[in-house]
Amino acid sequence: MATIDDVAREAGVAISTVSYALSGKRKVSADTRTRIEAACLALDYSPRASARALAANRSEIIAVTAPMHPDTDPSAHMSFAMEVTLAARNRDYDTLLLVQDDAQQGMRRSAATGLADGIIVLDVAAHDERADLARKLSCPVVFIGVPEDTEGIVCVDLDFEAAIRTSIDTLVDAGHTRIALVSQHRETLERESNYPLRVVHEFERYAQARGVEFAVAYPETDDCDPVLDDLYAQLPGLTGIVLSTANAVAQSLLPALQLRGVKVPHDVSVIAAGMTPIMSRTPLPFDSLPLDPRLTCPVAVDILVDLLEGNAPAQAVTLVTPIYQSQGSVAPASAAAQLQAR
Amino acid sequence: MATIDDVAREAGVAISTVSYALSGKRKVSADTRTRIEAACLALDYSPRASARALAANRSEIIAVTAPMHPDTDPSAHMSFAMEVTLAARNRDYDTLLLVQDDAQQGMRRSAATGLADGIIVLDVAAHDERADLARKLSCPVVFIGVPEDTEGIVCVDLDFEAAIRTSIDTLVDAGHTRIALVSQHRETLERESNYPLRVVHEFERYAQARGVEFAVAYPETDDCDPVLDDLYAQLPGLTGIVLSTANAVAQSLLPALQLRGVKVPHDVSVIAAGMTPIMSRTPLPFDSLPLDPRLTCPVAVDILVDLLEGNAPAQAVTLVTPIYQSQGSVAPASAAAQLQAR
DNA sequence: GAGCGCTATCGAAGCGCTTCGACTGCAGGA
DNA sequence: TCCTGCAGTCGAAGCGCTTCGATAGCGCTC
Repeated sequence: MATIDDVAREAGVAISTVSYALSGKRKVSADTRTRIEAACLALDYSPRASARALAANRSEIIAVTAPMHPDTDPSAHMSFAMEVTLAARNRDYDTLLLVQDDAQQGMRRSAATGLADGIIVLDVAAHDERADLARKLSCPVVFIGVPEDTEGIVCVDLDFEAAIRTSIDTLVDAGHTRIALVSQHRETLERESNYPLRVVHEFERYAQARGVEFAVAYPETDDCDPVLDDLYAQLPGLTGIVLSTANAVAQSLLPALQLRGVKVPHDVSVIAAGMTPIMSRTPLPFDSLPLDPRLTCPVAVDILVDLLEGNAPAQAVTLVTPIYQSQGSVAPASAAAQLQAR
Repeated sequence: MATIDDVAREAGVAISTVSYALSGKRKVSADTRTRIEAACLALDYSPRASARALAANRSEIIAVTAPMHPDTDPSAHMSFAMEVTLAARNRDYDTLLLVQDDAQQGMRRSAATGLADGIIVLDVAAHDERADLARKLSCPVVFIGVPEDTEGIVCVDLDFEAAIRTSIDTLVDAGHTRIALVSQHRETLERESNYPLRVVHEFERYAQARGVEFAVAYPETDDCDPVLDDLYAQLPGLTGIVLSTANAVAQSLLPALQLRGVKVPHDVSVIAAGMTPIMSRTPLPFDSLPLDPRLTCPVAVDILVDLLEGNAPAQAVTLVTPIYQSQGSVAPASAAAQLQAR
């Protein structure tokens, strides 16, 4: 357990010089730096986190609140926590995991005791209590997900509306003129962060703008079968499906289509927009614009770290543009289908 | 940001008195304590974690190394990390998440800088590099899982052998005399912590000891179908199956049995021994003796905290007895089946 | 009533770092 | 030659807590 004193003595310099050499906050001559580095190596020195934190008034730790609800998908949850941790390490921060039922208490505690310099909030709901708390807290907080009221809050999310537009564009450009959306469950529309609602609105608006016929279905269960009944009734001859729904629902789409003898992409083209892939399963065999934690988490961490370093965030809500992942589930509208559509 | 000085002034006592009142390490008169508590409340005081850590030389943080391999099940992973975190909070510790590829570096760093007081190691492999590292590290390390060489290492795991014995006992007591084990994939036997091998050995030993006929199958793929072919060939008329295999394999058992017209529990009784339930799926419909993180994690954390508080651990390897969860997949051996077994 | 042992409290010395202002040489300009 | 400025270094004052030893005040005993 060498201390900075030991290093200073070994290198024959003052403590402060060692500190400056290591932090780079003041210039140190090349010669001195070399001696200090050698001393550090010789003594196997590593600065005590607590001493550093006390003196500098920053812990270099980011807290991550990831409370589990009954309907949280643990695997998606884990990937978000992981990606935040990875991104944080890239910026020389560690991450503290707050998973308690009482996430609020964890946030308060880490802020009040200075345990963490900043907080990342995962799994944001529309009316998230943590939003109110964040406004009161003295330390910077960044949300991954957008609550209803974004006043005084910094958040990052996928640009779901862009995902919807790109999906429609892709289908329309492939010649599809009758396009359906499989939405989230109705109850999810209310409880979750407000994106599912925005998705539906944008779908309706943009489908209209592009001049295609459209329909929207709200699954009641995890089974796609009644959903397809509904959609085919609303929009006979549909050839394009946009999925923006629960993974379980999406999972059941292929079997339900098979039942009807409908083939992807031959008879219908499918795109999943703004869905989070489940790592433990074989990925959905559809083109997608996924809500990928690898997209949003690093952005959120960067914003948080910038805040910690005193830079004001560019904007309150940062939307990350989704990336199109091709899986061959989109094909040009067949003449037959187009015929049928008349 | 009130400090202990503020509290001392407000309460009209010395700083040290405040400290003792809050920590309880020395006696403080009831009257004084009341005044101090009032002052804390009035000033909304919470001690700075860094100052406390520096002075007391403990951070009250436990690091959790949970590196992801390609074949790690993220949801199981998450539940372990969560349970560790929950258990840690019960003991007034927070948890730092180490998920990097280079888990070793994370362990070194948190030990060397005093970031963490102790380390919990998850997802332990048979020849885990982290075992060697743990022996060198100055801070206590507890493994959840048992590596090949347990010399100088403290670990906690499910008592897989007990799970196997209980499974066999349960089946035998229900009258079954021909019992099969579906093991892990052969390759897993080598790579994973050594429990899958121990499971097979104990199965063979104890089945023999209980005087029943038995067979063991090693799946090649995630499909149970060839496994059943193999087992029925080895052991015609089998009426009991013990599962101690990958979740995907277990998932495929029911369909494979259905193909053969075999019903559970009517024709065959099934017990899953030492498997971790996947939270995101509908649980396996079998009686089980699960490797439940809620069992092992709190034990591991308790041992670690005891170590931190200077108590030597009772033993190097602590095995937690699994708890039998009934799902109605075990029934008395039917006369028909017994007949067939002759 | 002097001496004793207790109890409750105080004061001060760290813990190991960061950071500010001050200082020392030395080069270059006047 | 003197002064200025700058690069590089040093010393010391914290950061906010814990903890050790010392002390004051008290009721006892002999």
